[in-house]
Amino acid sequence: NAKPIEARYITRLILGELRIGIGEGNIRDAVAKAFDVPAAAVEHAFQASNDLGEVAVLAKSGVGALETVRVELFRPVKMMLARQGTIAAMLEEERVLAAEYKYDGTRFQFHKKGSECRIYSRKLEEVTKAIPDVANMLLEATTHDAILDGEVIAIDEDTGRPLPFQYVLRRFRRKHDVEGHMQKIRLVPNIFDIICIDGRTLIDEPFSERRKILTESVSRYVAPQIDSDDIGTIEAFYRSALADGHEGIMIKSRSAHYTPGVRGKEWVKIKPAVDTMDLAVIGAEWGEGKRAKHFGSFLLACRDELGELIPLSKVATGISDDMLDILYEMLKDIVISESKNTVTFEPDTVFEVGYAEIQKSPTYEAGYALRFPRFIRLRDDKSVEEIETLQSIEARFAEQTKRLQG
DNA sequence: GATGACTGCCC
DNA sequence: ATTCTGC
DNA sequence: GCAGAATGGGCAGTCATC
Repeated sequence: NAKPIEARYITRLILGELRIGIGEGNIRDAVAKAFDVPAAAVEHAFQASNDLGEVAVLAKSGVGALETVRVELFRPVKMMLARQGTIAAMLEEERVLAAEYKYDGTRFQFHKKGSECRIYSRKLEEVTKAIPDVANMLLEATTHDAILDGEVIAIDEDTGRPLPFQYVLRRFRRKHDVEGHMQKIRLVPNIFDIICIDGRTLIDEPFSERRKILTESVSRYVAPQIDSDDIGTIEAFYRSALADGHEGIMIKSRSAHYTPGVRGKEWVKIKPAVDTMDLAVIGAEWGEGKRAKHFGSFLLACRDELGELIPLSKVATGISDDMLDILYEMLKDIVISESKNTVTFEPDTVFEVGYAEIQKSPTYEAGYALRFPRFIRLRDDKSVEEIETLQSIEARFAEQTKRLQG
């Protein structure tokens, strides 16, 4: 009996995507207003407890109650996040910076109390059983009760160098045959922060202080770090990170508190500029939401020795609304075939596409796929005869492997 | 029991 | 993850 | 500057179906 607009929200309610503009931020502000306490106090209590319901109850008793909230073991807090940025801009903000490797693995939060421990993923799911080897390594790394923050990577047994991210994925959330994969893929934790030690909450300590506590209380797997006020030194550190097969570096404010769930300017990631290649647009999928009535993503192909077009990746991000419109008008008339969600085009269009890395792909015919593909621009000046070839992609992959594997 | 579509989560 | 957009 | 909304590859897990 529901009217269309009602049906819409009933459906969203069931799907868990209400999208009515009331997210955590608004609830937090509402709690602050309802009980006449500062929003910052509510925010801080929420960051430490990760429980808005509990925060609301405490807020009712006033600011004093909110200030009693502590980070607790086995109640994970959200991870502090980083933004993209530059070393130069960061150095204008702060004279001395901390720099660490940026590991291409999976973030974790380790909680330990005595001989009991748990490991949580970025979404705060417990993954202890999937990576018991890592749990043991971390247990042995400190005698303290603590909450540690870090990144697990897979490493090559022989060379000790990092393996591609895909290897970590094969282990991180595994439930079956954990033992078997433990032998095949060696994981190593890298710890770069400490959130709690022996009952003491550290989120309001400056990073320099947390780092000091970390190095004093954890004996193994602590991520290397340098402090520097010199751009040349930090750039050299960045080059050494890449030379060692890492993704780049993180640069961090030494005075910053640990702010759970916040993607602030205190942590900045530095990665290589994107590479680019020209590929043919051979198909698309219909979009959803604000991309309804448009193509939402585009299937891309390279050429093989015979000139055949071989699917390699899709691309969807990096396209402005205007360009999305232009592309629709351009491509809608050269649709060759159409099935449920997809269309194929006469291959006549070339995109320049940016990417972070070439990956081995089990899904694409090319045997490779692009990691983090993004639309750069339409190459109306190029024909499909001039696009990237499978051979040149293999060459790029070999070059990349040489760089990563030394 | 094998295969494939789909989901959720890692980046 | 990246990117764009409206506020 | 921020939050929200589009979307990428790829992995394990789940469930329906052959």
